[in-house]
Amino acid sequence: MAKSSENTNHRILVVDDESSISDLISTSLRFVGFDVRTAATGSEALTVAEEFKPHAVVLDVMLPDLDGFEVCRQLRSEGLNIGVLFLTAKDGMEDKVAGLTIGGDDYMTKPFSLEELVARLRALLRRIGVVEINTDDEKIRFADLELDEATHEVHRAGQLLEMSPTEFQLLRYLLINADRVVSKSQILDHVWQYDFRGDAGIVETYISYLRKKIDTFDPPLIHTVRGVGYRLRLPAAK
Amino acid sequence: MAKSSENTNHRILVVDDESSISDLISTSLRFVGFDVRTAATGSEALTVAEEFKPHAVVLDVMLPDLDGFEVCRQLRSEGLNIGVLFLTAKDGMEDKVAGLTIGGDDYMTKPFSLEELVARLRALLRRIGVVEINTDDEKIRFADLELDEATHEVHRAGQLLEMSPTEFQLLRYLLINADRVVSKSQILDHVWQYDFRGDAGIVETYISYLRKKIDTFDPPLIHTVRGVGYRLRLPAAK
DNA sequence: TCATAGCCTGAGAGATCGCTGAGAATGGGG
DNA sequence: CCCCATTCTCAGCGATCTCTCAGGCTATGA
Repeated sequence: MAKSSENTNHRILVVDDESSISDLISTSLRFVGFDVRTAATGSEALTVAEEFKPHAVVLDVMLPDLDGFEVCRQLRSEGLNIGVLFLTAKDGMEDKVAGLTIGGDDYMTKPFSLEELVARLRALLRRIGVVEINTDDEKIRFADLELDEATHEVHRAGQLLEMSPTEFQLLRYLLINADRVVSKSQILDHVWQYDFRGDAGIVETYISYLRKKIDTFDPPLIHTVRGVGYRLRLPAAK
Repeated sequence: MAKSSENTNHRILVVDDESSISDLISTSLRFVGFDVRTAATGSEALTVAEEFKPHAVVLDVMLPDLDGFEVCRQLRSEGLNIGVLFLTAKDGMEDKVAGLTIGGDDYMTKPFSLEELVARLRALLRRIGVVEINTDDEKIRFADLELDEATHEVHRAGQLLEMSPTEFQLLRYLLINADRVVSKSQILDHVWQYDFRGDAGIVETYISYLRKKIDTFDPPLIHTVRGVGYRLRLPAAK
C-alpha cells in the first residue's frame, strides 16, 4: 500500500470488537496517512466520536452492546456529516445491511482485502465531500494504461479490457506502486483477503492472467524481478 | 558493512531467543551505527520497548512465550509508530504468516544475509517516516554507476544492466564500501546467508560475473588488492 | 628469471524460480 | 438446476541462478 499525503488530517474511527481486525485495519489506514482512533464497543465508539470528530467511521455491524446501525443513528442524530463504512460477516445479513446504507455510506463483507478497504474509504470520503482534491479524477494512469476507480474500467491504448475483480485489484496495486518492485508477499497481503491461507504462487497465476490482457500490447509493462517480485515499468526508462 | 552516521540515534530492538542469532544481528546493527537493545522473549520485548522506545523492531515470529504477532499487536496498540521486521524460519511457517507486510512492515526468512537485513531495515525506517533524508531517493552512486534499491535496477553510463540477486547484493556491498578495501571473508559474511558453509572462492566467481557486466565500460571500477580483497575506485584517485 | 601463492574464468551439475495450462471447486445468475 | 465466470491448486517445463572445480594466468619476492 502506497504512502500518500493526500489523506493527511482525515480522521477515521475504527470500531470492531476483535482487536486483531481493528489492529489490522488501523495499521493499514495509518500507513496510508489517515489519523486513526479505535473503539471496541458501540458506546465507546460514541464517546470517542464526540471528541475525535471523525470524518468517517469503519463500523462492524456486530458489536457486543449496541449494533452498528444504532451507533450509526446516534452519530447522525448529532447532525454531523459522517460517512460510514459498515463491516459485516458473510452470513446473509448482507442484504439487510445493503438496504440500510443510506446516503454516501457503503459496506463490505468480511473478510476483505486491505486495498479494497482503502479504496472504498477514499471513495466514501469523496462522496460525502470531505476530500476536495482530485474529486473529478479517479483515474490512475501509467503509460497508455488507464484504470478508473469510479467506473471500474481498464483501458490500454484506448481499448477497453475486461477484468475480473481480483485482476482489477492486482493491477491497481501495481499501478499505485508503479516503477517500484513489489514482492509476492506484499501483493498477497494487500490484494488478497486477509484470511487467505494459500501459497504466494497464486500471485504468479494472476500476473499471468494480467499479462495476457494488458501485455499483448507493446511494450510490455509488467516485469519480473527474479527473487524479488514484480514491477511496472516502461522499457525506455533510461 | 560500512559505518554510517545516517543511522545515528535510531533505536532498534532485536528480539530472538537464540542468542547466537540476536548477537549476530545486534553486532551488525551496532556496527552500522544503530542504537541496539535485545530481548529474548516476547514479554521482555514489551518491557524493554516501553522504556527504550525503539523506532523499529527486528522480531522473530517464533518466541518461547508470546508469538511475534502478539508482540507486534501490543506494541502497536499503544499507538506508537513502530516498524517491524519479522524473522521467520524457512519451513512451512511461511504460509501461516499472512499480513506481515502491512503498514510498512516487512519480513525475512532465516537464514538471511546481513546486508539484506540492514538494507531492509533502512527501507523500513524510510517508509514509516523515521528517516527524513533521502526519503524519495533510494539510490547509491559511485562514478557513473548507479544502484536503485526501489526499482532494483543498476545502470552504468546510463545503460541498464541485468543482475542476478546475488550479483545485486554483492554490488551493493561494494558500493556501500566504495573506495575501501573489503576482504573476501567480509564479503562472504555480509552478502551470503549466515549459514553458508562453502569456500570463499565463490566470491571470486561473482566478482568475475560483476566485472563482465559493469567493467566492460571504461574505466574499470572493481580493483583487486592482492592478498587483501577488492576495492571499488576510480583510477584518477591515484 | 623462476617459483609460487593468489586470482581469474570457463564449463557444467544441480537446485531453484517463475510461467503456464489443465482442471477442480466455488458461487452467482438465468 | 445448469451454466458460466472466477478463484485457486498443482505439476511440468524451461530458464536462470548458484556453486564447485580445475586449468591457466599474474603479481611478487627470492
